[in-house]
Amino acid sequence: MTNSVNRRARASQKRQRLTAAAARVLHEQGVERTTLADIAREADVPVGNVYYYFKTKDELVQAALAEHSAHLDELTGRLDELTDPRDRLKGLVSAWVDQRETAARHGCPTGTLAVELDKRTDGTLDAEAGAVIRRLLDWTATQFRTLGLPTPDDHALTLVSAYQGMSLLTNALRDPTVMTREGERLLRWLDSLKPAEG
Amino acid sequence: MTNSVNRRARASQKRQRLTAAAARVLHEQGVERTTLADIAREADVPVGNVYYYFKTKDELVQAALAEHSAHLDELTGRLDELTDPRDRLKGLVSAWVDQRETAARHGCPTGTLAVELDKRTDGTLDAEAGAVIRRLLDWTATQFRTLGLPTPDDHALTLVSAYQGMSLLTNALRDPTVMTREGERLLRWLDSLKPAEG
DNA sequence: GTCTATATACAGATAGAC
DNA sequence: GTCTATCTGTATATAGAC
Repeated sequence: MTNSVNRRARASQKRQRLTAAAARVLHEQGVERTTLADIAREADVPVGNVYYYFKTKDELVQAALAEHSAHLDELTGRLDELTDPRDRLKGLVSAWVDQRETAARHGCPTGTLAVELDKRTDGTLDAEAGAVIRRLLDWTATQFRTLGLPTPDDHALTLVSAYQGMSLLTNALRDPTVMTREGERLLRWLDSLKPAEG
Repeated sequence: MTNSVNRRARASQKRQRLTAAAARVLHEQGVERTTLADIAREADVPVGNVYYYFKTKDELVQAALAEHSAHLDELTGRLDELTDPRDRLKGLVSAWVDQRETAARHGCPTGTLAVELDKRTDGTLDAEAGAVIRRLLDWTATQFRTLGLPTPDDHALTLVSAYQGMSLLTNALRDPTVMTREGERLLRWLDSLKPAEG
Protein backbone atom coordinates (compact mmCIF):
# COMPACT_ATOMS: atom_id res chain seq x y z
CA MET A 1 0.00 0.00 0.00
CA THR A 2 2.62 2.47 1.08
CA ASN A 3 4.87 1.26 -1.70
CA SER A 4 2.08 1.60 -4.21
CA VAL A 5 1.41 5.17 -3.10
CA ASN A 6 5.10 6.04 -3.25
CA ARG A 7 5.40 4.60 -6.69
CA ARG A 8 2.38 6.55 -7.82
CA ALA A 9 3.72 9.73 -6.27
CA ARG A 10 7.08 9.27 -7.93
CA ALA A 11 5.37 8.50 -11.21
CA SER A 12 3.26 11.63 -11.30
CA GLN A 13 6.26 13.57 -10.10
CA LYS A 14 8.11 12.39 -13.18
CA ARG A 15 5.14 13.26 -15.33
CA GLN A 16 5.13 16.72 -13.79
CA ARG A 17 8.87 17.09 -14.35
CA LEU A 18 8.42 16.12 -18.00
CA THR A 19 5.58 18.61 -18.43
CA ALA A 20 7.57 21.44 -16.89
CA ALA A 21 10.64 20.56 -18.94
CA ALA A 22 8.55 20.41 -22.12
CA ALA A 23 7.05 23.85 -21.44
CA ARG A 24 10.52 25.31 -20.90
CA VAL A 25 12.43 23.61 -23.71
CA LEU A 26 9.68 23.90 -26.32
CA HIS A 27 9.50 27.62 -25.60
CA GLU A 28 13.25 28.02 -25.95
CA GLN A 29 13.94 25.79 -28.96
CA GLY A 30 10.56 25.50 -30.64
CA VAL A 31 8.63 22.30 -31.31
CA GLU A 32 10.38 21.12 -34.44
CA ARG A 33 13.92 21.64 -33.22
CA THR A 34 13.28 19.96 -29.89
CA THR A 35 13.80 16.21 -29.61
CA LEU A 36 12.28 13.96 -26.99
CA ALA A 37 15.84 13.40 -25.82
CA ASP A 38 16.15 17.15 -25.10
CA ILE A 39 13.06 17.13 -22.92
CA ALA A 40 13.98 13.87 -21.21
CA ARG A 41 17.46 15.16 -20.38
CA GLU A 42 16.04 18.40 -18.96
CA ALA A 43 13.55 16.43 -16.85
CA ASP A 44 16.24 13.93 -15.81
CA VAL A 45 14.22 11.01 -17.15
CA PRO A 46 15.62 8.32 -19.47
CA VAL A 47 14.46 8.77 -23.06
CA GLY A 48 12.69 5.44 -23.42
CA ASN A 49 10.74 6.11 -20.25
CA VAL A 50 9.06 9.17 -21.71
CA TYR A 51 6.66 6.98 -23.65
CA TYR A 52 5.27 5.56 -20.45
CA TYR A 53 3.90 9.00 -19.60
CA PHE A 54 3.24 10.44 -23.06
CA LYS A 55 2.32 8.25 -25.98
CA THR A 56 3.50 10.75 -28.60
CA LYS A 57 5.53 13.91 -28.91
CA ASP A 58 2.33 15.82 -29.65
CA GLU A 59 0.98 14.86 -26.23
CA LEU A 60 4.02 16.53 -24.69
CA VAL A 61 3.37 19.65 -26.76
CA GLN A 62 -0.22 19.64 -25.55
CA ALA A 63 0.94 19.28 -21.94
CA ALA A 64 3.31 22.22 -22.42
CA LEU A 65 0.47 24.34 -23.77
CA ALA A 66 -1.68 23.41 -20.77
CA GLU A 67 1.20 24.46 -18.53
CA HIS A 68 1.40 27.89 -20.19
CA SER A 69 -2.36 28.18 -19.93
CA ALA A 70 -2.15 27.45 -16.21
CA HIS A 71 0.50 30.15 -15.78
CA LEU A 72 -1.85 32.59 -17.48
CA ASP A 73 -4.64 31.59 -15.09
CA GLU A 74 -2.36 32.17 -12.12
CA LEU A 75 -1.55 35.65 -13.37
CA THR A 76 -5.11 36.71 -14.15
CA GLY A 77 -6.21 35.14 -10.85
CA ARG A 78 -3.78 37.36 -8.94
CA LEU A 79 -4.85 40.41 -10.94
CA ASP A 80 -8.52 39.67 -10.26
CA GLU A 81 -7.89 40.51 -6.61
CA LEU A 82 -7.36 44.15 -7.56
CA THR A 83 -10.60 46.12 -7.36
CA ASP A 84 -10.08 48.52 -10.26
CA PRO A 85 -10.21 46.81 -13.70
CA ARG A 86 -7.86 49.49 -15.03
CA ASP A 87 -5.30 48.46 -12.42
CA ARG A 88 -5.75 44.87 -13.49
CA LEU A 89 -4.96 45.74 -17.09
CA LYS A 90 -2.00 47.87 -16.06
CA GLY A 91 -0.80 44.99 -13.91
CA LEU A 92 -1.01 42.72 -16.94
CA VAL A 93 1.12 45.10 -19.01
CA SER A 94 3.64 45.40 -16.17
CA ALA A 95 3.87 41.62 -15.92
CA TRP A 96 4.63 41.48 -19.63
CA VAL A 97 7.33 44.12 -19.39
CA ASP A 98 8.88 42.26 -16.46
CA GLN A 99 9.38 39.31 -18.80
CA ARG A 100 11.29 41.40 -21.36
CA GLU A 101 14.60 39.54 -21.04
CA THR A 102 12.91 36.19 -21.67
CA ALA A 103 10.92 37.71 -24.52
CA ALA A 104 14.12 39.04 -26.10
CA ARG A 105 15.60 35.56 -26.13
CA HIS A 106 12.57 33.40 -26.89
CA GLY A 107 9.46 35.51 -27.48
CA CYS A 108 6.05 34.93 -25.91
CA PRO A 109 5.64 31.23 -25.02
CA THR A 110 2.10 30.97 -26.34
CA GLY A 111 2.57 33.30 -29.30
CA THR A 112 5.63 31.58 -30.72
CA LEU A 113 4.02 28.20 -30.14
CA ALA A 114 0.93 29.38 -32.01
CA VAL A 115 3.05 30.53 -34.96
CA GLU A 116 4.79 27.19 -35.16
CA LEU A 117 1.67 25.05 -34.76
CA ASP A 118 -0.18 27.10 -37.38
CA LYS A 119 2.37 25.92 -39.94
CA ARG A 120 0.98 22.42 -39.71
CA THR A 121 -1.08 21.30 -42.65
CA ASP A 122 -2.81 18.52 -40.75
CA GLY A 123 -5.29 19.86 -38.20
CA THR A 124 -3.24 18.60 -35.25
CA LEU A 125 -2.98 20.95 -32.28
CA ASP A 126 -3.01 24.04 -34.47
CA ALA A 127 -6.14 25.40 -32.79
CA GLU A 128 -4.96 24.72 -29.23
CA ALA A 129 -2.58 27.66 -28.97
CA GLY A 130 -5.24 29.90 -30.46
CA ALA A 131 -7.59 28.82 -27.68
CA VAL A 132 -5.15 30.01 -25.00
CA ILE A 133 -4.84 33.38 -26.75
CA ARG A 134 -8.62 33.60 -26.97
CA ARG A 135 -8.93 33.09 -23.22
CA LEU A 136 -6.54 35.98 -22.68
CA LEU A 137 -8.65 38.06 -25.06
CA ASP A 138 -11.80 37.17 -23.13
CA TRP A 139 -10.34 38.07 -19.75
CA THR A 140 -9.03 41.35 -21.14
CA ALA A 141 -12.38 42.19 -22.76
CA THR A 142 -14.11 41.59 -19.43
CA GLN A 143 -11.88 44.20 -17.79
CA PHE A 144 -12.59 46.78 -20.50
CA ARG A 145 -16.31 46.03 -20.23
CA THR A 146 -16.24 46.46 -16.44
CA LEU A 147 -14.51 49.76 -17.02
CA GLY A 148 -17.59 50.84 -18.94
CA LEU A 149 -15.99 51.14 -22.38
CA PRO A 150 -18.22 50.90 -25.45
CA THR A 151 -16.26 48.32 -27.53
CA PRO A 152 -14.48 46.05 -25.03
CA ASP A 153 -13.72 43.35 -27.61
CA ASP A 154 -11.95 45.79 -29.90
CA HIS A 155 -9.94 47.18 -27.00
CA ALA A 156 -8.97 43.67 -25.96
CA LEU A 157 -7.88 42.88 -29.49
CA THR A 158 -5.75 46.03 -29.56
CA LEU A 159 -4.08 45.25 -26.24
CA VAL A 160 -3.34 41.57 -26.83
CA SER A 161 -2.28 42.30 -30.39
CA ALA A 162 0.11 44.96 -29.11
CA TYR A 163 1.54 42.43 -26.66
CA GLN A 164 2.15 39.81 -29.33
CA GLY A 165 3.61 42.43 -31.66
CA MET A 166 6.02 43.87 -29.13
CA SER A 167 7.06 40.37 -28.04
CA LEU A 168 7.83 39.41 -31.61
CA LEU A 169 9.83 42.57 -32.27
CA THR A 170 11.65 42.32 -28.95
CA ASN A 171 12.63 38.80 -29.92
CA ALA A 172 13.49 39.50 -33.58
CA LEU A 173 15.59 42.56 -32.69
CA ARG A 174 16.91 40.94 -29.50
CA ASP A 175 16.18 44.21 -27.76
CA PRO A 176 14.33 44.21 -24.41
CA THR A 177 13.92 48.00 -24.51
CA VAL A 178 11.33 47.52 -27.24
CA MET A 179 9.18 45.99 -24.52
CA THR A 180 9.85 48.87 -22.13
CA ARG A 181 9.03 51.56 -24.67
CA GLU A 182 5.84 49.95 -25.95
CA GLY A 183 4.85 48.97 -22.42
CA GLU A 184 5.02 52.57 -21.26
CA ARG A 185 2.92 53.68 -24.18
CA LEU A 186 0.29 51.04 -23.34
CA LEU A 187 0.18 52.18 -19.71
CA ARG A 188 -0.37 55.79 -20.83
CA TRP A 189 -3.07 54.60 -23.21
CA LEU A 190 -4.87 52.67 -20.46
CA ASP A 191 -4.72 55.74 -18.22
CA SER A 192 -6.17 57.93 -20.97
CA LEU A 193 -9.27 55.80 -21.56
CA LYS A 194 -12.46 57.43 -20.31
CA PRO A 195 -15.66 55.39 -19.90
CA ALA A 196 -18.67 56.59 -21.91
CA GLU A 197 -20.87 59.10 -20.08
CA GLY A 198 -24.23 58.16 -18.61
CA MET B 1 27.84 31.10 -77.75
CA THR B 2 24.08 31.14 -78.22
CA ASN B 3 23.90 27.75 -76.53
CA SER B 4 25.97 28.97 -73.64
CA VAL B 5 23.70 31.95 -73.15
CA ASN B 6 20.60 29.78 -73.32
CA ARG B 7 21.99 27.39 -70.79
CA ARG B 8 22.85 30.24 -68.50
CA ALA B 9 19.38 31.74 -68.91
CA ARG B 10 17.71 28.43 -68.16
CA ALA B 11 19.98 27.91 -65.20
CA SER B 12 19.21 31.22 -63.56
CA GLN B 13 15.58 30.70 -64.43
CA LYS B 14 15.67 27.52 -62.39
CA ARG B 15 17.44 29.30 -59.62
CA GLN B 16 14.75 31.93 -59.70
CA ARG B 17 12.02 29.30 -59.68
CA LEU B 18 13.63 27.66 -56.65
CA THR B 19 13.89 30.99 -54.86
CA ALA B 20 10.25 31.84 -55.51
CA ALA B 21 9.12 28.35 -54.49
CA ALA B 22 11.20 28.55 -51.32
CA ALA B 23 9.67 31.90 -50.38
CA ARG B 24 6.17 30.51 -50.88
CA VAL B 25 6.55 27.07 -49.31
CA LEU B 26 8.67 28.21 -46.36
CA HIS B 27 6.03 30.82 -45.57
CA GLU B 28 3.23 28.26 -45.74
CA GLN B 29 4.85 25.32 -43.96
CA GLY B 30 7.66 26.91 -41.98
CA VAL B 31 11.37 26.13 -42.25
CA GLU B 32 11.53 23.01 -40.13
CA ARG B 33 8.54 21.25 -41.63
CA THR B 34 9.62 21.97 -45.20
CA THR B 35 11.89 19.49 -46.96
CA LEU B 36 14.07 20.23 -49.96
CA ALA B 37 11.82 17.81 -51.83
CA ASP B 38 8.82 20.08 -51.11
CA ILE B 39 10.58 23.10 -52.57
CA ALA B 40 11.97 21.15 -55.54
CA ARG B 41 8.53 19.77 -56.37
CA GLU B 42 6.96 23.23 -56.20
CA ALA B 43 9.70 24.64 -58.46
CA ASP B 44 9.45 21.64 -60.79
CA VAL B 45 13.13 20.83 -60.35
CA PRO B 46 14.48 17.37 -59.47
CA VAL B 47 15.58 17.09 -55.87
CA GLY B 48 19.21 16.25 -56.52
CA ASN B 49 19.51 19.22 -58.83
CA VAL B 50 18.76 21.67 -56.05
CA TYR B 51 22.28 21.37 -54.73
CA TYR B 52 23.69 22.71 -57.94
CA TYR B 53 22.06 26.05 -57.14
CA PHE B 54 22.07 26.04 -53.35
CA LYS B 55 24.75 24.29 -51.35
CA THR B 56 22.60 23.93 -48.23
CA LYS B 57 19.02 24.25 -47.08
CA ASP B 58 19.98 27.37 -45.15
CA GLU B 59 21.00 29.05 -48.39
CA LEU B 60 17.49 28.47 -49.67
CA VAL B 61 16.07 30.00 -46.51
CA GLN B 62 18.33 32.98 -47.00
CA ALA B 63 17.18 33.33 -50.62
CA ALA B 64 13.55 33.20 -49.47
CA LEU B 65 14.23 35.97 -46.97
CA ALA B 66 15.85 38.08 -49.68
CA GLU B 67 12.75 37.52 -51.80
CA HIS B 68 10.47 38.78 -49.04
CA SER B 69 12.80 41.71 -48.52
CA ALA B 70 12.54 42.54 -52.24
CA HIS B 71 8.74 42.42 -52.05
CA LEU B 72 8.90 44.90 -49.20
CA ASP B 73 11.12 47.18 -51.29
CA GLU B 74 8.65 47.04 -54.16
CA LEU B 75 5.84 48.04 -51.84
CA THR B 76 7.63 50.91 -50.14
CA GLY B 77 8.95 51.99 -53.53
CA ARG B 78 5.40 52.31 -54.85
CA LEU B 79 4.29 54.14 -51.72
CA ASP B 80 7.22 56.55 -51.99
CA GLU B 81 5.58 57.98 -55.09
CA LEU B 82 2.79 59.41 -52.96
CA THR B 83 3.58 62.97 -51.85
CA ASP B 84 2.01 62.93 -48.40
CA PRO B 85 3.87 60.71 -45.90
CA ARG B 86 0.59 60.15 -44.08
CA ASP B 87 -0.88 58.68 -47.26
CA ARG B 88 2.18 56.45 -47.57
CA LEU B 89 1.63 55.07 -44.09
CA LYS B 90 -2.09 54.62 -44.73
CA GLY B 91 -1.22 52.85 -47.97
CA LEU B 92 1.04 50.51 -46.02
CA VAL B 93 -1.75 49.63 -43.59
CA SER B 94 -4.17 49.09 -46.50
CA ALA B 95 -1.70 46.77 -48.19
CA TRP B 96 -1.48 44.76 -44.98
CA VAL B 97 -5.25 44.50 -44.66
CA ASP B 98 -5.48 43.40 -48.30
CA GLN B 99 -3.34 40.40 -47.36
CA ARG B 100 -5.68 39.32 -44.56
CA GLU B 101 -6.68 36.00 -46.09
CA THR B 102 -3.05 34.97 -46.50
CA ALA B 103 -2.30 36.21 -42.99
CA ALA B 104 -5.15 34.13 -41.59
CA ARG B 105 -3.68 31.00 -43.11
CA HIS B 106 0.06 31.57 -42.75
CA GLY B 107 0.78 34.82 -40.88
CA CYS B 108 3.25 37.50 -41.97
CA PRO B 109 6.01 35.92 -44.09
CA THR B 110 8.84 37.79 -42.39
CA GLY B 111 7.35 37.71 -38.91
CA THR B 112 6.72 33.97 -38.78
CA LEU B 113 10.13 33.33 -40.31
CA ALA B 114 11.70 35.52 -37.64
CA VAL B 115 9.95 33.58 -34.88
CA GLU B 116 11.16 30.28 -36.24
CA LEU B 117 14.75 31.38 -36.89
CA ASP B 118 15.00 32.92 -33.41
CA LYS B 119 14.52 29.43 -31.96
CA ARG B 120 17.93 28.42 -33.25
CA THR B 121 20.62 28.11 -30.67
CA ASP B 122 23.45 28.42 -33.15
CA GLY B 123 23.75 31.94 -34.53
CA THR B 124 22.77 30.87 -38.06
CA LEU B 125 20.41 33.19 -39.92
CA ASP B 126 18.61 34.22 -36.75
CA ALA B 127 19.50 37.88 -37.23
CA GLU B 128 18.59 37.98 -40.94
CA ALA B 129 14.82 38.14 -40.47
CA GLY B 130 15.32 40.80 -37.82
CA ALA B 131 17.21 42.88 -40.37
CA VAL B 132 14.25 42.87 -42.75
CA ILE B 133 11.94 43.99 -39.96
CA ARG B 134 14.41 46.72 -39.04
CA ARG B 135 14.35 48.05 -42.58
CA LEU B 136 10.57 48.28 -42.40
CA LEU B 137 10.93 50.11 -39.09
CA ASP B 138 13.41 52.55 -40.66
CA TRP B 139 11.19 53.32 -43.64
CA THR B 140 8.21 53.83 -41.37
CA ALA B 141 10.16 56.09 -39.01
CA THR B 142 11.21 58.21 -41.98
CA GLN B 143 7.56 58.79 -42.87
CA PHE B 144 6.67 59.82 -39.31
CA ARG B 145 9.70 62.13 -39.23
CA THR B 146 8.72 63.75 -42.52
CA LEU B 147 5.28 64.26 -41.04
CA GLY B 148 6.96 66.37 -38.36
CA LEU B 149 6.21 64.13 -35.39
CA PRO B 150 8.44 64.41 -32.30
CA THR B 151 9.25 60.70 -31.72
CA PRO B 152 9.24 59.02 -35.14
CA ASP B 153 11.08 55.89 -33.93
CA ASP B 154 8.52 55.24 -31.23
CA HIS B 155 5.67 55.72 -33.68
CA ALA B 156 7.32 53.33 -36.11
CA LEU B 157 7.73 50.75 -33.38
CA THR B 158 4.06 51.09 -32.49
CA LEU B 159 2.91 50.68 -36.09
CA VAL B 160 5.12 47.76 -37.05
CA SER B 161 4.47 46.10 -33.71
CA ALA B 162 0.73 46.47 -34.29
CA TYR B 163 1.13 44.87 -37.69
CA GLN B 164 3.03 41.87 -36.36
CA GLY B 165 0.56 41.51 -33.50
CA MET B 166 -2.54 41.60 -35.67
CA SER B 167 -0.94 39.20 -38.15
CA LEU B 168 -0.19 36.73 -35.38
CA LEU B 169 -3.69 36.94 -33.93
CA THR B 170 -5.32 36.76 -37.35
CA ASN B 171 -3.32 33.59 -37.95
CA ALA B 172 -3.79 32.02 -34.51
CA LEU B 173 -7.54 32.67 -34.51
CA ARG B 174 -7.84 31.99 -38.25
CA ASP B 175 -9.95 35.11 -38.48
CA PRO B 176 -9.26 37.69 -41.22
CA THR B 177 -11.66 40.19 -39.64
CA VAL B 178 -9.07 40.71 -36.89
CA MET B 179 -6.99 42.36 -39.59
CA THR B 180 -9.88 44.50 -40.81
CA ARG B 181 -10.81 45.73 -37.33
CA GLU B 182 -7.27 46.55 -36.25
CA GLY B 183 -6.48 48.00 -39.66
CA GLU B 184 -9.35 50.46 -39.39
CA ARG B 185 -8.20 51.52 -35.96
CA LEU B 186 -4.68 52.13 -37.27
CA LEU B 187 -6.03 54.25 -40.14
CA ARG B 188 -8.03 56.37 -37.67
CA TRP B 189 -4.92 56.67 -35.50
CA LEU B 190 -2.79 57.85 -38.43
CA ASP B 191 -5.45 60.42 -39.33
CA SER B 192 -5.54 61.71 -35.77
CA LEU B 193 -1.81 62.44 -35.53
CA LYS B 194 -1.00 66.15 -35.50
CA PRO B 195 2.57 67.37 -36.09
CA ALA B 196 4.10 69.48 -33.34
CA GLU B 197 3.50 73.23 -33.70
CA GLY B 198 6.20 75.62 -34.84
C1' DG C 1 24.30 21.42 -66.35
C1' DT C 2 21.08 17.65 -65.18
C1' DC C 3 19.60 13.91 -62.66
C1' DT C 4 19.67 9.11 -60.11
C1' DA C 5 21.12 6.51 -56.64
C1' DT C 6 22.76 6.37 -52.34
C1' DA C 7 25.56 7.47 -48.04
C1' DT C 8 24.91 9.24 -43.58
C1' DA C 9 22.61 10.71 -39.71
C1' DC C 10 19.17 11.12 -36.53
C1' DA C 11 14.43 11.40 -35.16
C1' DG C 12 10.15 9.17 -33.24
C1' DA C 13 8.47 5.15 -31.68
C1' DT C 14 8.38 0.12 -30.00
C1' DA C 15 9.71 -4.49 -27.89
C1' DG C 16 10.81 -6.55 -24.26
C1' DA C 17 14.28 -7.46 -20.31
C1' DC C 18 14.39 -6.26 -15.60
C1' DG D 1 7.12 1.12 -13.42
C1' DT D 2 11.82 1.58 -15.35
C1' DC D 3 15.09 1.45 -18.80
C1' DT D 4 18.02 -0.43 -22.92
C1' DA D 5 18.33 -1.70 -27.34
C1' DT D 6 16.64 -1.29 -31.58
C1' DC D 7 13.37 -0.86 -35.52
C1' DT D 8 11.71 2.13 -39.00
C1' DG D 9 11.21 6.06 -41.48
C1' DT D 10 12.85 10.12 -43.49
C1' DA D 11 15.83 14.21 -44.31
C1' DT D 12 20.09 16.39 -45.80
C1' DA D 13 23.70 15.94 -48.52
C1' DT D 14 27.02 13.66 -51.82
C1' DA D 15 29.02 10.75 -55.62
C1' DG D 16 29.06 10.12 -59.93
C1' DA D 17 26.70 8.66 -64.49
C1' DC D 18 24.96 11.04 -68.33
